[in-house]
Amino acid sequence: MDDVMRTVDIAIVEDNKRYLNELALLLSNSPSINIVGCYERGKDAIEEVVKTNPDVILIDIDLPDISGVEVIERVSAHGCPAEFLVLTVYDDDKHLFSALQAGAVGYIVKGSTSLDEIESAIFDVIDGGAPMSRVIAKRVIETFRTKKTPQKTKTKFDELTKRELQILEYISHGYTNRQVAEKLHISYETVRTHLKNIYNKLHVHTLVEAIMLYKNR
Amino acid sequence: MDDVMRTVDIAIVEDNKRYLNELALLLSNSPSINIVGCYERGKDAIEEVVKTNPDVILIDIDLPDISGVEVIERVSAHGCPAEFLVLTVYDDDKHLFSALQAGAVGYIVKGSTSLDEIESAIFDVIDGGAPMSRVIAKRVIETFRTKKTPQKTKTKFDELTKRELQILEYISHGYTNRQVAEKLHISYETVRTHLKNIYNKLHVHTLVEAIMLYKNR
DNA sequence: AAGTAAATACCACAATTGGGTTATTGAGAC
DNA sequence: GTCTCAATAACCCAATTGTGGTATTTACTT
Repeated sequence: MDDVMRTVDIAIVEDNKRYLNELALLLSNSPSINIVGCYERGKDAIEEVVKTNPDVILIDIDLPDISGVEVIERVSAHGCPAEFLVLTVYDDDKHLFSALQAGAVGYIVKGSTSLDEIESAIFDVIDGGAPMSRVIAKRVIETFRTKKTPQKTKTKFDELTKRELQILEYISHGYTNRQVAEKLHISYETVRTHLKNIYNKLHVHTLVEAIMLYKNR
Repeated sequence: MDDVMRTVDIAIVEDNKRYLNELALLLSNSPSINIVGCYERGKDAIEEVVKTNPDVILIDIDLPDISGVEVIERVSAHGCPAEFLVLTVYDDDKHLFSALQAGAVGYIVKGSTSLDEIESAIFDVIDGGAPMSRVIAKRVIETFRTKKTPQKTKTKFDELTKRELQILEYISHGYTNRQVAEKLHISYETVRTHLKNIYNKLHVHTLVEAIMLYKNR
């Protein structure tokens, strides 16, 4: 119809120089793809990518300096409207879900995806799709069904006692330690004792950390 | 390699007799598909399908007697290990997500999917995939990311400046005020100033309250 | 009966956070 | 050329939180 002349501006963030060149070479051969930026480090990308304003950003999730997830978050936070397509060697739930939650729309496992498929994934993205393999899609909905906890592995929350969980629950509703004490009819110092034990079990040092873990458990 | 003789047992639950016949006809033509049951009503399916023990169940989500969602739930509850592939005319989030949550692995919109595609979707399922269109996949991960709060109504967060949101973002990752200052290369006191302004705008008095609002915004 | 885990409570001190106030700079708006 | 606002920064003081202890009671295990 009308997409004969449509071009897509893309940026690539990939620390492996060889792979980066390979990708850039292939994609630049496509008449409808316009590479507006290549970055080997996440930090560079965060600073530069907003200026070039690409439509799609191909990003390696395992960058040497900052995690790709953080790059996605920060670039999005910068108000960049680009869609993120994650390239990765990690075919595990942990990376998958943190990428999706950060805002990636697609997840491509390096080894098992041809360069051609990457190209078509880019077009998928601008067409409003979410390119990922069927198998990955399955994992996504699986988590969807079972609701919370994307990982079935270790959950430190098993170690927490009923009382400790209860206190986290109140804290997460915005109550201060003193207010929790009042609500539970125990002393302020007891609440603090529970909190100390919680911190030790979760390996955190502040309320906010504990709460964030709790809410994503 | 070895799938020459593999056959898939499937059941179909579909109230539209015409469509049911059409489907059954097509699928029975495939040498590797074996239709073990057809049901026009959800109630029948619940009672019968466990006995025939299909690998995949094609199910219309909008049945006249019981909702397809309920059928999925009850058949699964009966210990039937089948995978569910939802057929539907409803291309909206409400039906999509309730189907996924009930346990469907695939979601196929009737109008926009050919019978051939349905056949390959079935093979997708037994290969461990989750067949759905790219566009539907996009909607799934979209919800994934934003989690709760489907309404975008009133949000006090509009009042927050870019910097303020950025600070909340860091805080929500567990950084202390001092660490945020360092990350952003601004002074500790500036971070605190921003936080005070945030508190005023959000009408809260503690970090945890602010973060909880932020995370559910 | 002894041992253990959970819940309770208090003390003390350091660090961080909450709240008020003031002030400078630069970018856009009018 | 003001005016406003976002972003920056500092100071003070009170309150809360973070960290290290120690200690008692109850309930469940062995």
